[in-house]
Amino acid sequence: MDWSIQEIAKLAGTTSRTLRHYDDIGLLAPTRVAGNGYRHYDERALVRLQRILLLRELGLGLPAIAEVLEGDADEARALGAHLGWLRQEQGRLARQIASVEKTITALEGGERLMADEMFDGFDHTVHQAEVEQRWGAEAYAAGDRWWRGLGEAGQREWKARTAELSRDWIAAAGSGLAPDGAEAQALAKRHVEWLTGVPGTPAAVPGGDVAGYVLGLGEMYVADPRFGANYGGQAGAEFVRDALRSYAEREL
Amino acid sequence: MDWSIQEIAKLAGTTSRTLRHYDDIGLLAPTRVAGNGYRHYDERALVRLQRILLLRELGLGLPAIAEVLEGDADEARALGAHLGWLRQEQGRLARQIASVEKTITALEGGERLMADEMFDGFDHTVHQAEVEQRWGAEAYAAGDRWWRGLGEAGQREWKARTAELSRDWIAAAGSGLAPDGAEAQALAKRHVEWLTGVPGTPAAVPGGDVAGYVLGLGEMYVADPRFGANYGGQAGAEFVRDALRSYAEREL
DNA sequence: CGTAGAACTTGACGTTACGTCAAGGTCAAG
DNA sequence: CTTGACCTTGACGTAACGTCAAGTTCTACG
Repeated sequence: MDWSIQEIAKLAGTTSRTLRHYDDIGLLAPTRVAGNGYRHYDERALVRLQRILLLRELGLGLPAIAEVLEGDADEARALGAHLGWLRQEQGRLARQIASVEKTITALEGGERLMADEMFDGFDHTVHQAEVEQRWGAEAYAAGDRWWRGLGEAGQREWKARTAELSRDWIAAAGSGLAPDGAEAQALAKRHVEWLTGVPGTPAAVPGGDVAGYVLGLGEMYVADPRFGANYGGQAGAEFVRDALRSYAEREL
Repeated sequence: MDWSIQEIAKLAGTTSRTLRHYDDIGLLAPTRVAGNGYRHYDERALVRLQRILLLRELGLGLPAIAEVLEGDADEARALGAHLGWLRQEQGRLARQIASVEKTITALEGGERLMADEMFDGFDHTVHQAEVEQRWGAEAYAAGDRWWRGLGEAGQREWKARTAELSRDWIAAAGSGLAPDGAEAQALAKRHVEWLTGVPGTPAAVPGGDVAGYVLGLGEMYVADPRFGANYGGQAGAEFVRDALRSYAEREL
């Protein structure tokens, strides 16, 4: 009913500094300020805070969030406008990626590719520097150790499992099944279980945001051509995405 | 041989403030500082500045650019690492987009869609707020005026032309043609010419960066499922992208 | 009751790459 | 000498807090 700043921060999964900031900018004032200056919050404040954090996770700016919460702006309209900016950003990134790829290709004919074993089920047509940047150098090293630790037989098994999953996805996508049908959903389940074996993914971390991760993973398979290539081209990636989305919404 | 700060700024297409900033952080010192404090640059400085701006357009940070220019870092490695971060960002965006779409769908069953005519060849399964955010409200209005100005017959013609282009792309992608073959390249040429008719694109603006835009446009067709849908699904989008890339590199 | 440690407070700087005034010197032309 | 055009340094603002720093208050313990 009456929480201190740290208590409500933990309840909502944020920090006390953030709460002070929201107080400063007038986004969320404490319910009550005691004589000693300590901030206190009640459950109404908690609800408001949770809405703020939800919208923030969607990428909205604090001023936009304030407008929505004050009723000055329609939530759906604000999100729709935000969606436009998100897609615009994605386009800008796609443009930069194309240019950077072109530049790298021009600089060197594609040397220094990743170590020839794949590290987590992708292909090896990628630069090691890129991998290290993407997952961090220690993550790469950890994944490398994990991979080596599997041993010869384990690596064969892992590759087989990965390839099998990939084959089954391609087959399912090609046979006109519904992404939310039983067979595709079984595949999605297998996919998520497979992810649990990949170090560094939220699915491998207890308490990780599996649903959100899986939800976005499908979008990434569609967005990044190299991922989609493992699922029978972009057409297959679309199928995988739809199946994963359906699965995530139902089961996770 | 010896330019003032404004002169070199115009030559390189940037501002004097930027040059002062690069001087401040030690990225690009003027060749000579006159007794009155005025900065002067020679052609070696111009070359360095142009390399800086090139790398900056690829999205590298100024510290990373400095390392590359000082020879402390391999350019290809730096770009490869940067590519990893770019893809990571794209994934994050894809995740957010998925979440925002889900939230909007949950909020309202998909009402307030865009006006039923399409404004630039896409479909109308998109919110108006999104369009306005993406291209700006005036751009939307301008496009709207342009569209209305076409008149009944003009709109029919435009739609036919758009649909024809789309059909031809789908047919070409489906018939196993090579993206860099003559037929696909002819399509790419038509595509770029078609873009010239769309207000707001660099292709419609004299002096716009057509090559870069077209290069990235293909990536966007692949990245954004709704674009790809106009080209026979993501598989078709891949083909369009490859054809456009080939065309842009050869002709633009 | 004194005190250590935990929790709280209000500043204030750092982060990215400059844009944008502000206040004031310098230079060429008339 | 005056009027602009061009130059200088200095400093604030940007998004959303993280991270000290210095000082105050609460709680538990001997």
